[in-house]
Amino acid sequence: MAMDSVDQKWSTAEREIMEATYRAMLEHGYPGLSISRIAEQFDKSKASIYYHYDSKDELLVSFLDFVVDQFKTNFAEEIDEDPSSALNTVIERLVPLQMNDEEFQGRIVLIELRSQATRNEAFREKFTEINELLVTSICEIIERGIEDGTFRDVEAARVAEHIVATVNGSTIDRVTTNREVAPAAVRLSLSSYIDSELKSCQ
Amino acid sequence: MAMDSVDQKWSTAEREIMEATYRAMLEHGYPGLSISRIAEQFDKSKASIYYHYDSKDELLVSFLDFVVDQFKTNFAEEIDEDPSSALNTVIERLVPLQMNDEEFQGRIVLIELRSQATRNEAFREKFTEINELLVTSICEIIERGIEDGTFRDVEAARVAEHIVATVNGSTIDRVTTNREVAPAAVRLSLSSYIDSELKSCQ
DNA sequence: GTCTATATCATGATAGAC
DNA sequence: GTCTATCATGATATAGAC
Repeated sequence: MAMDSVDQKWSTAEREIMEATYRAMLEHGYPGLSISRIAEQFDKSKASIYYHYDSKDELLVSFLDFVVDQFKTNFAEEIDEDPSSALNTVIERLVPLQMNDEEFQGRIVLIELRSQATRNEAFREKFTEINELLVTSICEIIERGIEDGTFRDVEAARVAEHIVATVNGSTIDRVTTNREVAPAAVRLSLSSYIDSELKSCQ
Repeated sequence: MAMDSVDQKWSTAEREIMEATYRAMLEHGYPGLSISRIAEQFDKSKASIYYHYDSKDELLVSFLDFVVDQFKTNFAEEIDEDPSSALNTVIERLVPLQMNDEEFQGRIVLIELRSQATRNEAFREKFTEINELLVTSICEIIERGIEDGTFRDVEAARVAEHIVATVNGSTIDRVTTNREVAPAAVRLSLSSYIDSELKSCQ
């Protein structure tokens, strides 16, 4: 299951196809994704894609895997020892105050794929995995903070669920509305929530 | 802009098409939505749809309007005078502890449409409108509660943003993952949040 | 307003040469 | 492994009868 590196999970050709798929999806969206449009995004033909993938469905499941792996890799980067700053880092990573184009586009792709999880069980399992990863990671940080006295003795799992829901809701807002102040407001209220919920009630 | 009743906004034929579109979308999803499949869902032909709508795009924008109107009508139902119970009602309405099939399917359709707001400006505006409506409504309740002394003197807009983000994140989770306990956990933590943030710090 | 029939195009997928 | 050429199907959209 766990691999040393992403490079061993996909061959060069497959990775090229995945990256072309990513670009095609950014340009045309999930409903507009077609084999021809993927082929347009790199230097090989439609038919070559079918050498590597039996069907469009199989390709899409692989693509989801590819995108989720990227997300996980990105999320798992060095997290501080100190529970309080670890939590800050995680939140800054999930709801950055400033987002560059690349990050923003990554969110768009994820949301579009996510909406397909409503009818596709393979997709659904992947997003269950993502949310579970987020909740578990945050939960562990909170538990560490409770142990070393940084945080109050709260129900860590419940607080983690809350944070993840808020973070996801904020992301959706940012990507599907023009409400430009909202993310900043949520960042503030999230800090306030963490303060009042986790720090001692002075 | 504001109409007495939904019945005046769409003719009978149009409403039939909208309802057929709704069923087709539930069955095939947004990417699988086609004029033929909409026509399959009622007793008229493909061509008759083109009598009422010039193009598929125009139909889809109308459909979004239709679905969003339903959502708003549903959300705007009688809300209590008392700020505290009004807030409870709103949250129970947005994140029900139990959801029947109809409610669940309504959420699926909204999420699928929402993911299209990432590339379609008309869609984006509609979802901006929805989120603004939710934030404004909740904000007003909180402000009323502050005035009559029910709630602490918090920054109402910020708390409202937080609640809406959390509610939306919880909905996404419910519709796109198999994490069946999560919504209940978020409901609990939302109540806890409202308690600690809005009620006096005893 | 609704029908049947049809034009035109893009899609997923395959065959067979190299 | 990759290509070109091709097939069958289903898409949007229109024409014209009723």
